Amino acid sequence: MGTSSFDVARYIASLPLFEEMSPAELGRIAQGSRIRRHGRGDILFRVGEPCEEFHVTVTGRIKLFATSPDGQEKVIELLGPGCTFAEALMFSGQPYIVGAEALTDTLLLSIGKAAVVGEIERDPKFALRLLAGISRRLHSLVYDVQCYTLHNGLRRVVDYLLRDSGEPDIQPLRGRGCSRPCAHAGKAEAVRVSLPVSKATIASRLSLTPEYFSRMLHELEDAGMICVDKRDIFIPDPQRLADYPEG
Amino acid sequence: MGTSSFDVARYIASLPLFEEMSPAELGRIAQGSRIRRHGRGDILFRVGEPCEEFHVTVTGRIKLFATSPDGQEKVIELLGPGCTFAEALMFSGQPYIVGAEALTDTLLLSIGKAAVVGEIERDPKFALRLLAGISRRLHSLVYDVQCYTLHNGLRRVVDYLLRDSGEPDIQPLRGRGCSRPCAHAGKAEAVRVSLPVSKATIASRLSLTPEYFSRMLHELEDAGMICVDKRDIFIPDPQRLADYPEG
DNA sequence: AACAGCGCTTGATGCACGTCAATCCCGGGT
DNA sequence: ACCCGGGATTGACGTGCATCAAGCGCTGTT
Repeated sequence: MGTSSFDVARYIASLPLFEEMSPAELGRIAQGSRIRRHGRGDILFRVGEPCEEFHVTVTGRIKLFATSPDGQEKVIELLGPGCTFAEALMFSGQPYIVGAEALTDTLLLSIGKAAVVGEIERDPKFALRLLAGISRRLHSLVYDVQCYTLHNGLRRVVDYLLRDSGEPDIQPLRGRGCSRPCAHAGKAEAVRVSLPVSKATIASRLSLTPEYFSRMLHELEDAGMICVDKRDIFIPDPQRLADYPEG
Repeated sequence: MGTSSFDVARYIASLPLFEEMSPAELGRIAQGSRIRRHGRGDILFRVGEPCEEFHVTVTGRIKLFATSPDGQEKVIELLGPGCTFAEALMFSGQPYIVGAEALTDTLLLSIGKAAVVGEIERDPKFALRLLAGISRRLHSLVYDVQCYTLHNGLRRVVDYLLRDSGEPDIQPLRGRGCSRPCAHAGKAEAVRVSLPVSKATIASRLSLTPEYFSRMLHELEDAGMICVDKRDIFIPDPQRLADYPEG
């Protein structure tokens, strides 16, 4: 649909997924995409709806969430600028299995299945990049399962502060082979991280209640491991935090 | 390495992933693969080892597991005959993030990365089938996360009996669009399922202790929802079980 | 037949975490 | 300045599940 106010081809050229693509290829992808604006609280899609495209968060924050039969909600993933999602859904041909909601005002780019499939047939390297991207996604989910099942609440909070802090899932991974684990651990220098969304949302992402999350932050603060000021958290010694409560 | 006792090309032709492939293509894949025999308890690979191939369980049962720093273990996935695994690892170029152990004597086929990448460049349809396969994997992981985080232990057991029962992850999915959910739910007829591995292993897969898993089975039996005889479980009314404890 | 060993069960007890409810804090609209 | 509402904190209490420790019943071994 090529939109007027936003140069899609130029934007996607900056994403790792589309790197090395020729202007002609980028143009075809842009043709098969559409861009939309959403306000905070808007539902981008619901579970059960068919999925014929995947999405890129251009600006804003988005949460993917599941809802249990009795109505309670669990955040599966938090997404920030540059993040892509639902690629996997598109390829498996199933309807959405999670819902998506804009946590802030959001600019969303959606790329149609036909354009992607067409490009795969033209360029095997593109297929490999897609495979690599989805594979990383799968890894981080495996990592999440490990955290949920064999770390307790306090450790999950510590891990979050050390790994997922700053921008959520910021897409341009700095180095392959080190997909996610421990952006800050091992560093001797102090860091300041800023929670990208409300504490209740992060608590849900970590499978904790807001109350318990609050208590864990407080415990870390009492122990002198962190300083909390609203959404800003100061970590004087990441290594010591990583070793808590042993160190 | 084409082995004498086993016709690799013929075997993989029966897997959905390689369907519609020409004999020449199958031959090239078979060239790039190797087959091994493992005894019960053998470690197939450990976390941290580099991954240059993906695997197919020809016969036997395998578990993928994570180990926490303090030594306790959690089963991530159970695999039976026909299941493929570690495709994603191979593509993301990272070392193994889980370990694998044979739960029974096992015949394992491992297909090298080079052969797969070569075939992707030749046949875009193959790339699409790979993408679809990995995507289904990702979905079932999302499903797992949902179970762990918003169902309690009893419900996870019920879900397992209704969905994952019988062969674990039996690969030839009968119909797309219905990847996993509820193989038996909705059926009026009684079913008999047989646990593919020890109860302790299944308990770990469900993130429960063997003790608690045992108690949950006992509770379901007391309620008349199931009959347990060693590893055989009889479910007179799957629908009623699905609604437990409301029905 | 006796024994060993493993998979599984059963009971008693404890803790991590959730629930419920009250308060507090802070930014925004009129 | 006022009130308002949503996010966050705090405390008292309850519970789902783990832990620890015996026991039990197989199957295989000598």
